[in-house]
Amino acid sequence: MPQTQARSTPAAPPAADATVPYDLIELLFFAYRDFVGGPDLILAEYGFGRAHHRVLHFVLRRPGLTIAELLDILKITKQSLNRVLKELVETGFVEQRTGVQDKRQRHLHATAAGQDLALRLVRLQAQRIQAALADLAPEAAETVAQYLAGLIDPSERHKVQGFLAAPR
Amino acid sequence: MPQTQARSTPAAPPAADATVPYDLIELLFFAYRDFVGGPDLILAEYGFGRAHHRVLHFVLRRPGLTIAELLDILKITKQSLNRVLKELVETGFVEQRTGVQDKRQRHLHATAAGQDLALRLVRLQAQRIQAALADLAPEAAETVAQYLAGLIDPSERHKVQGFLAAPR
DNA sequence: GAGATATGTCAACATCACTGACGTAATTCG
DNA sequence: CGAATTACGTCAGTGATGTTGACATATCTC
Repeated sequence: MPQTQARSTPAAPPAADATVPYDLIELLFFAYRDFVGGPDLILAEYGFGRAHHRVLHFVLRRPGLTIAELLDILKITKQSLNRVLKELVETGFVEQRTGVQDKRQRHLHATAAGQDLALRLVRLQAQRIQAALADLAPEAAETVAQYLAGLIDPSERHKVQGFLAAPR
Repeated sequence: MPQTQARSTPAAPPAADATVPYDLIELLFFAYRDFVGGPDLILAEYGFGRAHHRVLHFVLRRPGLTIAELLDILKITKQSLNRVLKELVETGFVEQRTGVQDKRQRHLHATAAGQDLALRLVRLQAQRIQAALADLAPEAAETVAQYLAGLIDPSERHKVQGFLAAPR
C-alpha cells in the first residue's frame, strides 16, 4: 500500500558533492551489463550461464589451470565452482587431467567444442571493444587498461597484472 | 570421477587471434568485481544486496523517478524490482508518493536515511575512481567515459547518455 | 463506458552464490 | 613410517536475484 502523502523526511538536497563522478559510476554499470549481455544469449543456447562462461574463458586462457588456481581467480567457493565445472565436463566442453607431478591436482583443459564456444564468445566481446575503441585515439586502449587496473583492489592488483602479463 | 587420461580432443592451439584484447576483457571483469565488492560489504550490514544499491542509487540520482522509468534503467522485471523496492520502503530508505498529475504513478524519493546510505556508498566508489584516475593524465576520465559509452548497446546508448547529461 | 496504462501481487522456478561438514587420496614432514 | 597437511569432491541447507505467467486494481484516455 503506497502512501498517498509523504511519510517521513522528504529528501533534502542530496548534498551530492560535485566531486562524485556519477558518469563513470553509471557508465560502468551500463557497460558491464551490455558487455556480458551478448554472451549470455549464446550461452543460453547451451543451457549455460555466466558462471560457465567465466570458467571456460579462464580455462582457455590458462590451459592446464588447477582447481585451486581457478578458485583464486574467480573468488568463489569450491562448491560453487564444482557445480558449473561438473556440467562443463559432463557436456564435453572441459576436461580434467590428473596431475603428473602431483596426482591430487586436476589440470583443466578445453576440448575442441569448448574452444569453439569460448572463441565464439570472446569474438563477440572483442568486436564490442574494438567498436568502442574505433572512435578513440590509439592510446585510449592503454589508458583504459590502466584505469581499469586502478579500480582493482590494491591487494589483488599485482596478481591480476601478473596474470595478464603471463607468457601466453 | 575425473579422468586420469585425456578423453576427447585434447585442446589444439587455441587459434586465439592476436586481435582479441584479452587484457581489456579480463580487466573489466576484475575491475567490476572489486568496484561493487566494497559497497556489498556495507549493504550487508543493512541486510541489503546489490539490487537494493542500484535502486537506491538511481532514486537518489533522479528524485521523483517513476516505477516504469526505473524498470527501464535497470532492465529487470517489475516483480524483481518490487521485492527489493518494497524492502527499501518498509525499512524507511525510500518513499513512494502518488503522482499528482497521474495518480497511477508512484514517484520515488529517498528518505534522509536513504540519502545517508547512498552517499556512503557513492563516496566509496568515488574514492576508488579518483584513486584510479590519480595516476593518469587529466583527459583520461573523458577517454574512459567515451570508451565505456562505446561498450553500451547502440540501441541503448542514446538513452543512457541522455540520462547522464540530464540536468541532474 | 470501453480500453489502455501504471502498478501491485501470487506462485513457481532457475542461476549463482554462500556456510558448514565430511570424505578420500596424495603429499609432506618430523 | 606415521601424522598432519593439502587438493579436491560432495552432501545438505540457505539466500539473493533474476525469470515467466497470470491476475487484480486504480486511473487515465478516448
